[in-house]
Amino acid sequence: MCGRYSETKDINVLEERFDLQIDKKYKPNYNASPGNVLPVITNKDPKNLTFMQWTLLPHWSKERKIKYSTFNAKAEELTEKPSFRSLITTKRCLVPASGFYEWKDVTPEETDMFGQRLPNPKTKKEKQIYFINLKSDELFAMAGLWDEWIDQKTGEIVSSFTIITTTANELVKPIHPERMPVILTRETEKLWLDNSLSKEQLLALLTPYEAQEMKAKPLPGIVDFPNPK
DNA sequence: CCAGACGTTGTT
DNA sequence: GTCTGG
DNA sequence: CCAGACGTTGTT
DNA sequence: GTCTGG
Repeated sequence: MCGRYSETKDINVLEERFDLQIDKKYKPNYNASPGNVLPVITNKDPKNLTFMQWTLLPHWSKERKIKYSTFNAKAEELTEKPSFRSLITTKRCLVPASGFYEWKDVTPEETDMFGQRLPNPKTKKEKQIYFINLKSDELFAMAGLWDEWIDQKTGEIVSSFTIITTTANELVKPIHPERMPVILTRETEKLWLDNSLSKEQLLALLTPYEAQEMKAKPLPGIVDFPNPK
């Protein structure tokens, strides 16, 4: 899945990579989390960064808060889910990232008084965090959907987005066996924002990224990933 | 008809 | 255990 | 995704 | 908003 990512490149690198004019203040973020307001590039305004809350709030929601998990959307089920199905044709976005994080469950070694490894360790589960990105260390775009919710009392508009997931590729599987974010290539990211494509053409873009173009690195902790200068 | 759900991941 | 906030 | 909270009454 | 279950 994708529940934490980073965007640690300088504003100039981001502008050049995605051909943007950035007027709003933008800060690199090594710890982008669900609920945060983060920059995306929408099909509606592809030359600018748009800041939205990560966790999709459907336009028909009665409450300002959603009670179930919508920070990811399964690519295979997009067209069926009430929260997402209307968005594929009208509200797509790119989520710029320098990498994403996955936590691998680690069963700690436990030995008995003779130094023999116990088959069923009773110690608590531990997790090892990994930073996953492109071998080139370049920025990339994850595929997303967005929506707008209007507060009926105040008229305030809350914009939000979700990151689409697909099956884990060979690089991610050992860390996190099931899911990973959809990462687009420089070619398919243009198509994802293209309003002339059919729904079928768009859905065909949502495939796992080439594993050989990616790398993973264990980190001592999420805050230990170096910030840009 | 109305009421209620609407989601993802990984698991004991 | 389960929900909320970030 | 993880980390942290998870409660009440009456008051210094 | 729109579908499902009762």
